[in-house]
Amino acid sequence: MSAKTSSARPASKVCCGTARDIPLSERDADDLAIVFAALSDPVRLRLLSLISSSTEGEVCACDLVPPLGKSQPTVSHHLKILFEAGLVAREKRGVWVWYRAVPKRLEAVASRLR
Amino acid sequence: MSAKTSSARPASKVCCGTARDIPLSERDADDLAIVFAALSDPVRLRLLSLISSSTEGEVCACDLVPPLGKSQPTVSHHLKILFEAGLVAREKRGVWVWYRAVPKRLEAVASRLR
DNA sequence: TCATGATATTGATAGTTGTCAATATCTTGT
DNA sequence: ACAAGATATTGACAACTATCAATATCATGA
Repeated sequence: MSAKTSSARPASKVCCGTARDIPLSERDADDLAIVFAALSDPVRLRLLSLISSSTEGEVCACDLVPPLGKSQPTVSHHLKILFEAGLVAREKRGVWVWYRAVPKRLEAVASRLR
Repeated sequence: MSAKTSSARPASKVCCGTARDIPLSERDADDLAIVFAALSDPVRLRLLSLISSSTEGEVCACDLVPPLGKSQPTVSHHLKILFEAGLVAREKRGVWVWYRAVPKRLEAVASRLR
């Protein structure tokens, strides 16, 4: 029960250190997980999509509430999470807050998936 | 309080329909969210990294438990989530189960981030 | 068949998260 | 200063999740 069968040889003691690179530090994993967690909610994905696909490149928060069918506080909460994950930027102009996507951030995340 | 200030004109009634494409259906958002949820845990990211970076292209589950510092049931649970999200494939050979990454799936997810 | 070891499942628990109603904060027009 | 409206915060609650110990399942060698 220690080594090879027909096809291969597992045995913890034998095949340790088969990884090519240092895989992913605990810290890096924690950081990455936060971004993916921000992307792991349907409402936030739709928010991000609405923002990214806007012709003007930015969207007023007031226009993000109606299409989602969620309360204003809920949308505000989700926007905050996207913001803190660096996925969107925001700018307050007068009473309104404008959100825009951060393509660089999205690109960086995508590249981590190979 | 309905329209433009210096910089722009929000007013829900005025600027509706500024989206370029149909943004992201509720169903698509749900599906995508599941994949990102699978990627939103540090342990799973490290698992995926360990599997992806292995020289042989596949890793025995028995070799995935020690480096993570988690119990065997916990690792098994995380592997199941990765599997169900389509991010890894598995093959049972004898007593052992071998895991390999699914690059196509990773690529597909990455492309959704533009 | 039996004992052994690898992996999966179950059950329980603590911590996290999405949601909304209520409320607070902040900005502008009057 | 005040009223109105946009956004954020708070508090509460239900649903979900990560984790482990215990246990079950399954394949192999003796």
